[in-house]
Amino acid sequence: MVDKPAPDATRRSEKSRRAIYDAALALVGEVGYPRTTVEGIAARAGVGKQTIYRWWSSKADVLLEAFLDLGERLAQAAGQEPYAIPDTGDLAADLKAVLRATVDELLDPRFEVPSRALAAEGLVNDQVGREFVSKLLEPQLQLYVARLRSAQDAGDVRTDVDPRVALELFVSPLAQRWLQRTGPITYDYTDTLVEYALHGIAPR
Amino acid sequence: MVDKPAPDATRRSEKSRRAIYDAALALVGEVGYPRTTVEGIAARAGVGKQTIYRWWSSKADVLLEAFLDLGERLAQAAGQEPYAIPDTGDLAADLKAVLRATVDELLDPRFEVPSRALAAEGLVNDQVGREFVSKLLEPQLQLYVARLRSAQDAGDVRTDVDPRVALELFVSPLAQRWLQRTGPITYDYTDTLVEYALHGIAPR
Amino acid sequence: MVDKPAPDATRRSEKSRRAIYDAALALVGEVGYPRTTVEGIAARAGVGKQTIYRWWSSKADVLLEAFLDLGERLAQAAGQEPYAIPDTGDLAADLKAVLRATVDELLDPRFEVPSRALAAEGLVNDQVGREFVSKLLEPQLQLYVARLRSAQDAGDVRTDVDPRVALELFVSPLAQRWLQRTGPITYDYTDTLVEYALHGIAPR
Amino acid sequence: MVDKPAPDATRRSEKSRRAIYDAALALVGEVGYPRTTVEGIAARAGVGKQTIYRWWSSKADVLLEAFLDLGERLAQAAGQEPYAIPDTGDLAADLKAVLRATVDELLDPRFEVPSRALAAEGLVNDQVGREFVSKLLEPQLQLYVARLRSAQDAGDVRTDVDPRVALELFVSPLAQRWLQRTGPITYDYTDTLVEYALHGIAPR
DNA sequence: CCATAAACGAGACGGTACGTCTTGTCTTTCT
DNA sequence: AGAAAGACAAGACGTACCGTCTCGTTTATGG
Repeated sequence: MVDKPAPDATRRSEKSRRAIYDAALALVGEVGYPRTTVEGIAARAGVGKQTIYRWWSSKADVLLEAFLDLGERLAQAAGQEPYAIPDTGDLAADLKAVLRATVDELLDPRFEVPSRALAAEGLVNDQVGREFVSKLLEPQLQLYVARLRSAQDAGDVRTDVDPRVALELFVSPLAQRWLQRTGPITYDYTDTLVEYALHGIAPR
Repeated sequence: MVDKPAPDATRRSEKSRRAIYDAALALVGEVGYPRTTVEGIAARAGVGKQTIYRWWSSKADVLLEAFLDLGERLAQAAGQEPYAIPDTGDLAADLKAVLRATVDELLDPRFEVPSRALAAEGLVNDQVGREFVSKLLEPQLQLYVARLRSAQDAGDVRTDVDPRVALELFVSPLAQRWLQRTGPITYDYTDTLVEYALHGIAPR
Repeated sequence: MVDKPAPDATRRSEKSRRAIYDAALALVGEVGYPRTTVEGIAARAGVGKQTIYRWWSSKADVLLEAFLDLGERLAQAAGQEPYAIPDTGDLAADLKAVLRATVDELLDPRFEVPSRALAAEGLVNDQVGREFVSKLLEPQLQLYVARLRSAQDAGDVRTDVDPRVALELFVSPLAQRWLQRTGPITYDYTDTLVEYALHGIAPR
Repeated sequence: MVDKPAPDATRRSEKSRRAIYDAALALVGEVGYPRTTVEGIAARAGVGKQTIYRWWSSKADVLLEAFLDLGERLAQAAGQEPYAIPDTGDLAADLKAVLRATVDELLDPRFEVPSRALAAEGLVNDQVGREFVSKLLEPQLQLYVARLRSAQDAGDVRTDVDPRVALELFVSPLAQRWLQRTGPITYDYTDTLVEYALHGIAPR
């Protein structure tokens, strides 16, 4: 049993890559993830199927890269620091602002279908899941970690608090509502989350 | 175009239904959700494919019912109120106990594969998602709502707090870690979540 | 390693079989054998590919049966004994008549393309070759054997002659010219063959 | 629409040509004609695919030339006039000897697979067929024509006989048995053919 | 003696077809 | 009438080759 030799990445067609990304995102948006097929992506991109299988292992893999690429392009287009969390000194205000922006993004249909599709695939497909988390999710969460550390330095957050856990108090509820549609997603909701998380729900 | 007459449910074979549930759960456990096929379920259950399509609309639908049924059977076997939340008067202790039990369940491989599969399907398939949430998830969350209301009556939780939102502070982080594998799931972790949620992370 | 169970021939769709035969013969006639594909036959016949692979092992196999079926249908349509060799008592005249009819058939484009295709496939594919010879070719040659035996009884052919070999003297040259295009095929030519074969080419 | 400039044959790599011939013949012998691919030939010969397409139009074309070349090399190795027909004055003996040699060749596995493959391709592919006949078959048949002419001069064959037709009486039956496997190929058989052909089958 | 142009190896590309697999429907036969 | 069985139309899967098209790299004169 021999592995076939890895393809020569230096000779890869950039045009095809682009066309495949575009086709994949377009199809997922139009017909949904399950009805998006490798064959369909190839046809739409004007590309042979083998060109897809040469560089990606599955439909999910294509979509993951396409989505990462989309993120990068939008980031580049939008300016330099697209996902940084502001640090005005007012922790509650900063978190509310960022979560409101996240709400906007989650409700943007351009993102919704492909990212929900990827998240779903990631639940069931370990490899996709790991990559989704490590390339997309965790880097964003680390921004919250940084902001919370700064807040600890400023005395706004107890120093015995683990920022990696603390951030989940406001991020995970939003994530779950979005993923599993367990409730509406609004500015009010995220503002409330921040308040509850920062001050707790017990009387003081 | 006429709808075909609905099948007569009174003549339905209970034996087939059972066999289909069992086969579906067994297959999902053995080969995973994507490689579980309607054909495979029918063959394993010793049932014609049409018998499946007559009563269910899809593989996901079969699995959803099979899973609900499993839950009911286990509930019946275990006693009357398996998922009630204790009310000892110590809110923190009660929540920690329930969350520790939930951790055990989430890590039980008999549950893990099918429920993760259903959750994944629910992300992408609206109908399955709604049913998953309304039949499985929300009833459990309402137990937390009830316990938090009781805590409000006892003065352990501020009365201006919305219990339906508040419960997400400790439930959603656990859900997200489990669904998306964003971090380890331990008793320590859930204990910490309860503490942060109840008292907040800001210094007092 | 288990063989999959043989399909149940009693439940076979006669309509599909017909449609496949027709499509196969039509396509071979229109685009030639090499550009006739299983996919094309299925599409033209309005049939799933699996229905072809369920009952036949290859494109050649389909075409072989289609051709045999065509022969049977034409035979039935044409009357009872389509390919019998007349026995008027005049061996030379009888053979010339039959060979002239054969010339007509070989030059009929409806037969030419598929039978040449089958013959070609038979050269390279043992199974097809055996079946082509045993089901199509040899039965025809046996008619010549019978006629030559009758001629031996009548004293028109030496009794030490092997009819199975003797018939090749006039049949094989025609076959080779047709198969390999080594020369023109005309009534004159076949008449000449019969004369040479019957009387030899040495002076008497 | 411009034709691309014909490649410069003077700069052609003789080493590649040889390697391609060898690879083509070896592959046809090992896996059969249909499973021999241009890609396989190129890989085996250590040659780029384009080098094949630059000089030949198809797999059949490569194989035809490879086979012609093989013939030439064997001829050169074996002596000067390998395929001449002896002329001892005894026509029957001379023909029998040559046909026996042909039987040997036809049964030699080194020749069998590629020549059968070429013959098959020639049935279906006009261009290959013409070249196969004109370059390989007809030159051999002309040797028989010459020998029969000489026999006519000697009075051993009637002068009204067309040698080009007459030779088919013993050559074509052998050809058909070999091509279509319609019967065994033996010395006895070819001897009988010569006798029947020379003297006819009718009583004298 | 190098410049340069063609043939060369390698292999990525857009395609077509393969033979397999699964879906959801339809049909037959049995109970 | 429901069920077991399984054939059917449809169409995606992932693979194999096709013939074309770059890429550098020999190679082999010819200025």
